[in-house]
Amino acid sequence: MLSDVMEDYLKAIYQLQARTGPPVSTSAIADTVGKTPATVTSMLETLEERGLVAREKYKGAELTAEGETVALEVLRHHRLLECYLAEHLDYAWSEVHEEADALEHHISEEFERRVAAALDDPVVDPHGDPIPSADLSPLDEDDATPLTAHDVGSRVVVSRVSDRDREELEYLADAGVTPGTVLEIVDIAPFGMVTVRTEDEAEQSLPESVADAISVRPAAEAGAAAGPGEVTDA
Amino acid sequence: MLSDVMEDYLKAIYQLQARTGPPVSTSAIADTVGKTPATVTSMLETLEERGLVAREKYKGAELTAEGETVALEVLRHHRLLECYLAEHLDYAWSEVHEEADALEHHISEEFERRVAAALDDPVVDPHGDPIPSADLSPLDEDDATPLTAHDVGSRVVVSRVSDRDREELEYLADAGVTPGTVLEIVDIAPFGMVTVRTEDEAEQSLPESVADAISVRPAAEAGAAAGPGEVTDA
DNA sequence: TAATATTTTTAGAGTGGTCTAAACCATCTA
DNA sequence: TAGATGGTTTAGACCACTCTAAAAATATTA
Repeated sequence: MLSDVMEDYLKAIYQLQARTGPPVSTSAIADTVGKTPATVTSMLETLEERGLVAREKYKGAELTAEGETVALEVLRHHRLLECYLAEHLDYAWSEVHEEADALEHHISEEFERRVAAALDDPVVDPHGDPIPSADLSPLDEDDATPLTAHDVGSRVVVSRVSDRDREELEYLADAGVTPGTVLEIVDIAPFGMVTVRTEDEAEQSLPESVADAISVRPAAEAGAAAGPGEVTDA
Repeated sequence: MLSDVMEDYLKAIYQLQARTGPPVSTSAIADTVGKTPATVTSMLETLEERGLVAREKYKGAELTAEGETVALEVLRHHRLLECYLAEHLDYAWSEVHEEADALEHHISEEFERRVAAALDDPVVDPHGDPIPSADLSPLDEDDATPLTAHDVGSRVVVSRVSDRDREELEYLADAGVTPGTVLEIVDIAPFGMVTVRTEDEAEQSLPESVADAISVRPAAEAGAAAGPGEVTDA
């Protein structure tokens, strides 16, 4: 049996790996899970013994196939819970993350099935993140890029908004920036301050840290309204 | 912060206390939480240091007011979850207990509020057990008595069915014995085997262990159909 | 009431997860 | 290429929770 602590480490490694590719550094994991690097090193040893992680000393760690499956399961739980809370318990988009974090390790397979059924097997959560399928097959690559990587004048549609920070999320919810929103980049000022125009012509200036939480893809010419990962081409 | 392990001990003590009154023996707690008596002794020490339990060596333990409040909170979570699972996620009456046990320690105050609201602030769970109110004021005494304490020929209505054992629960659900069911005791055989007649004239023979899980109160003469704890008198 | 049986506690050890401080390795820069 | 710097691991300790085995207290019964 895997402890919820271990599940948290695996989830963290998965997400870091998804952003920057393997291997992931000890200190990056430490930051993500909120532990000291020394603690992470010792946990990586036990994860390695259990065959969930492969690692090379002083270099970094990487999930094994088995470790990835566990991470996907946790992620599926997390994102289904986020959906459920938003849809059926009236949570705001920006509130679901913490609750899902607490619950994700403690739901049964049965609960997972019933929640998925109640939601009609959703494929993305309220932040735009993809939900792993019930068979836990690997998620495919993400074609979205950080908002900050785009140029002034480009029109983009929001794919995902990172659920890492609660305040950022509320800020963006207020600003009307949610997955699916079309944005035009109006200005990029020093220190990364980004100004965008939303669909209703309102302009928002976002500090770099916040802008970085937004992943986008180019807006299709003829307003294609497909969900993330399902762009209608042809 | 209280660990979920501690919460389990407090819940166990509360429930034992409710059945037999304080003080509660070390071994009774050990049986309930599934640990050795030695382990319970040491946990009782730490619970005492934290002011949640009062105890006298070799005699037994008792919850303090603060300990009782914690237990009531856990119980409220548990029973609200049972209701929610049955009502909104289509769980069978006999399935909700284990899932609620896993989740009860991990839901936020916010979640508790929203679930209670979605259910319209229920006062009993699917097993007929009372749900502590949001202010966690003590539950009042329970006037129900074990089915096995009644005589042949008496007509009784089921108040509660203990949720301790999954198999018993399924057995009873099949037999149509749920809170609110009116039963007539047809026979009590050796070894405590009890035969009852349900409303639809079907007869069921229940082994003592199962019959013991059923709490009842006398059936009112003129078929009063009030919920448990709310008998309409006058 | 004395011997016996049962329950409870103590003693001591082990596991999992965490920390700090110190040693270690790798990489960057002069 | 030799330090200096910064991330990583080791060493050692600690806390929470658990166990088994043995000692102590209480309850039962002759």
